[in-house]
Amino acid sequence: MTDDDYPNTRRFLQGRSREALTPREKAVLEGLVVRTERFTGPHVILERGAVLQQSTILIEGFVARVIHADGKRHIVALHVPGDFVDLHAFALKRLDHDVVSIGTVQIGYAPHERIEEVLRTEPNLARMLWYSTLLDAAMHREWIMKLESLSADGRLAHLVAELWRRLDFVDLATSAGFPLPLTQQELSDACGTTSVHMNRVVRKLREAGVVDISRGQVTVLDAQALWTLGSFDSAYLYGKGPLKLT
Amino acid sequence: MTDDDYPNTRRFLQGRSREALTPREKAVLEGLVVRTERFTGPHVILERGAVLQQSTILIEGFVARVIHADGKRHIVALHVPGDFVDLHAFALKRLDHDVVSIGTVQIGYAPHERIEEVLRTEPNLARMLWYSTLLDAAMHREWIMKLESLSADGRLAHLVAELWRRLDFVDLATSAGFPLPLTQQELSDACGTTSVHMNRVVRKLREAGVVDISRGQVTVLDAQALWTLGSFDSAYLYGKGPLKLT
DNA sequence: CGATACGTTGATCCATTTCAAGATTGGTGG
DNA sequence: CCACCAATCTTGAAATGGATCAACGTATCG
Repeated sequence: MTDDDYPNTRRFLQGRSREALTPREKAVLEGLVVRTERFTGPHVILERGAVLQQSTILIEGFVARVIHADGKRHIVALHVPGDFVDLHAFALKRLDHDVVSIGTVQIGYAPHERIEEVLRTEPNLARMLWYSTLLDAAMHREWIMKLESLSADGRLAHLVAELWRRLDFVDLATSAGFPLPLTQQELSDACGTTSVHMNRVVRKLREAGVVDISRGQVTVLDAQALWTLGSFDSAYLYGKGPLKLT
Repeated sequence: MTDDDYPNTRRFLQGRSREALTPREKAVLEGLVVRTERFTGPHVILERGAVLQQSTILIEGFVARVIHADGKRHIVALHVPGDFVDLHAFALKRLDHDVVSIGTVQIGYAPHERIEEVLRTEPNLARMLWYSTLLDAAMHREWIMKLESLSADGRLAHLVAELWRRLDFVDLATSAGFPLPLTQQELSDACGTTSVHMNRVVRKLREAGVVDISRGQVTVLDAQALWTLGSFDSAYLYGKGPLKLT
């Protein structure tokens, strides 16, 4: 039984608590996904206020959670493969934000009736689903901290450091860096700056030899400097073990 | 059977989904709390990294969740009576932030073994516990939005508007305002500004006739102006019905 | 090959920080 | 009851990070 047997959910909590799942539980989890879909380019997958009958797991690519205020887009969370994007919609029913694809994505749909079933019959798995929403909240808190305390350089460094580590969990990063199809506009939406200023910050970090972000690719030039600049301590990601980074 | 029969938990999800609980479930919930405790003044109730055997519900007063970075305090969440402060510690085990009392507080402790029991035997209540952590996450997202998009005036207005509504849910606010024992330093820690600037912003909002914050009391002078300034739309609080505000 | 999105640059303006000092308040012990 | 202390609040002046406005360069793609 290898990971390939769980094509849609094999990255769920990978590097976190996935090891605590039995093969049977992994199979049940995989069985949650009844249908997958692909999107390319910026595409609103789910709209704020929508009442959902299913939740969405990200299989490939990146999606953002977006809140609109006074005509501006604000990215309040980013998701990497393996993340349940809107599991909270199961309990909250209404979405309080949009879900937007970034680049090419593949997502899977898990009908709420099946989740319901799992909650009833699979206490261990149910715990994991809850756990994954709590990890989201922990990341939210870290974003709040970073927005309250860091300048634009630090915010970008923190964002890159976080994504690097999260992608490392799911084997999508190397010690060199990782692919990231975010525009500078989107980076600025996630850091609370203007895109003009973000452009200067991106250049500054490149010229300072910290990190190079260009052509959809992040190249980490100096990991230590990146972490320092972003006040990054990965404890809040609740990962097991050190960076893998091949 | 009145609310007085649940002295420690009667405000849990009050104004949100509490009505969906049966009297029996309310009694089970109340039974989670084995011990209560009081603290006065700024006091660190729980420390980051602590491994907890119990979770904490706030019965009276205010507590803040605090993350320290480069020597500064950052408030990443505020809690009002009825909130489970660290239910996430049940699943995450380690706390990723401190929990600090503000003014005089009373808290109740719910041992994890009892929560475990509830998860096993009370599916409806279990759903509510999860739900309450999802509400926390929704508030986190709104804070991220406010920090990304609003200037200091707006951030303070948003904070006040949110607390006003949350305290209204639990019958601790009136149309005039509510008690709030936060210092300007703490207000600034929650809005990501310096205390010096917060002082000027507090005065500005008072002189503009929007809201008066002084001597531990918030007096709302112009609710509409407050909501506009803070881009406040309470949908993310998932409340039932309109403001009660007597 | 023109359209359209994305990235880059410069100049100006303003919100906020920083540093520094003083005023007010509440609480405590003599 | 007063004197004193520490925390909190207040104010001013100078420095700055980032926003804003406006233009131009450069990919990319039907």
